[in-house]
Amino acid sequence: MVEDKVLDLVAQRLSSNGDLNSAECAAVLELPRVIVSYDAGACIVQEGAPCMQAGVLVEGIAFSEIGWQHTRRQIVGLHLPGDLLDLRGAVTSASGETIMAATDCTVAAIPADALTSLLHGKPRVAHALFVEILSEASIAREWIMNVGRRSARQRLAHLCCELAWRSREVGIGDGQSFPLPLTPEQLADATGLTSVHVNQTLRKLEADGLILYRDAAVRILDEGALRKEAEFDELYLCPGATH
Amino acid sequence: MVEDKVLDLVAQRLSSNGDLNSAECAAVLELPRVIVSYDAGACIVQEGAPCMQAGVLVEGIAFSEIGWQHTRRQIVGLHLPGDLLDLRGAVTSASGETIMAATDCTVAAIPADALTSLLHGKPRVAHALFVEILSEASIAREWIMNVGRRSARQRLAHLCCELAWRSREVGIGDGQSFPLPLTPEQLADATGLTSVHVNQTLRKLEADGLILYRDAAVRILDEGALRKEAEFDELYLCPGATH
DNA sequence: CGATGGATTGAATCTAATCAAGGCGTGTGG
DNA sequence: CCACACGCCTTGATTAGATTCAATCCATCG
Repeated sequence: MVEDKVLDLVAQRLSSNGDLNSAECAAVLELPRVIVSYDAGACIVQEGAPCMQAGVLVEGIAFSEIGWQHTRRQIVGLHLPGDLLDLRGAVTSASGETIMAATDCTVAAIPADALTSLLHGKPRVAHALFVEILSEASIAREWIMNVGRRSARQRLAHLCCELAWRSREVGIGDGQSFPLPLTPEQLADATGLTSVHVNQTLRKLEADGLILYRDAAVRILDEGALRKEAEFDELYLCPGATH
Repeated sequence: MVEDKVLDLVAQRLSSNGDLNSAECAAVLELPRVIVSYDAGACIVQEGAPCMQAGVLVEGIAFSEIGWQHTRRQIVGLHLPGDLLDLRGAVTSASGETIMAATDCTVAAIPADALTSLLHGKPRVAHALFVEILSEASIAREWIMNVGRRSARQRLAHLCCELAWRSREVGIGDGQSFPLPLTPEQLADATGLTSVHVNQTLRKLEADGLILYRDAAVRILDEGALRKEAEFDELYLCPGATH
């Protein structure tokens, strides 16, 4: 990844959130940052740890989890390239979630004060960032719905639909396939199930010809049927859209 | 409620989020607004509807829900006095959740453009608002954990702990009691259970001497035991705190 | 006073968790 | 280079918790 390009995806995202002009885009692209690489399985942010920076996921896939004394954990979000990591850490000086690298990741770390002065100097960038956070919150609400009111089969189907959509948005995969580099246990922690049941359910989704799950990637075979099963409606992923 | 006092709680909240000076507080207090009353059961905000304003809950208790074609719904958040309602609606012109009044409510509606110009003119207020949204997001993540990884008993215990804490924060109830004006069915929709099971579980919590649930209010009898059962840790409710 | 709808309680069913065993891949050491 | 051990994925069988079904109670309202 060329050094100059690392913030392209965020700038693009914020720009589509808030319709930024070129000066505002430039301000985002010129944010000071430090590029950091993480191996798959590494911890990018530790829950509760003091923190003076925000991160931008440049390459790779990561996830956020919260836990209860290492005995139980819940994955509360997945991050694709272009996503902001741990804004809470930058804004409140302490992160509220642990962020782990699911694959090898490269992250652009942005000092909190640089972010703060950008927000103070460029209110429309702040507005775009608002939209970004609200978008994440919207996804979180849909996840509550997912684990609270859907069957195992629907939960996994919905997760597939969401990731297919988001992957397309950032240009990952070929449209019908997307990477899903999570172990069965991590999928279980994301959907509120057990790894055993995740396995059995994915097998059934395969047997029914809806998806193909191989080599840490999913190929969607019958998107219409999958969306219908999952009760998937992408509106929650498009906060900027005026419907 | 005296007209001048309606925004006191928000100003106080934002001030504690971002340490605002008196000019910034005043700017919040002087926001233009229209006071609107809603009967219990009324719809304050409709999911997907166009929307050009934010709301501040002044009195009463409300909740947010998302649904799937009226066949299934999930309550994704509870709102107490001082909470902001539907910021997403104000920022993106379309709300992503339905907000219903659980009791009679009075809401201060604030025009989106007034909010926007406040944010542009007073960056530290914008910062405080960031913290507020991130706090809501933190609660949402904890709710994912609740419905995804805890037993029925724990879910209800955790909800009680959260509401007891938040009620104290805004000066509702007497410290050990707080209003819980939700029907069994609504409690079920908030915890990802059925009304039948909610009833049976609440009875057991009562039989075990942890809580007393009468007349749309909960009295906590053994807070230590309840917190332990619920795995409750209030840190997620205190985003501003530096731990 | 009877009718209606939600709350409550108990019993049966089912989904998902837990328990248990086997397979596969990886990495290590002989 | 092969053998073995280890851990995790995978699959099947049993158990437990939550749902669904069904009946009754209670409050509200006409």
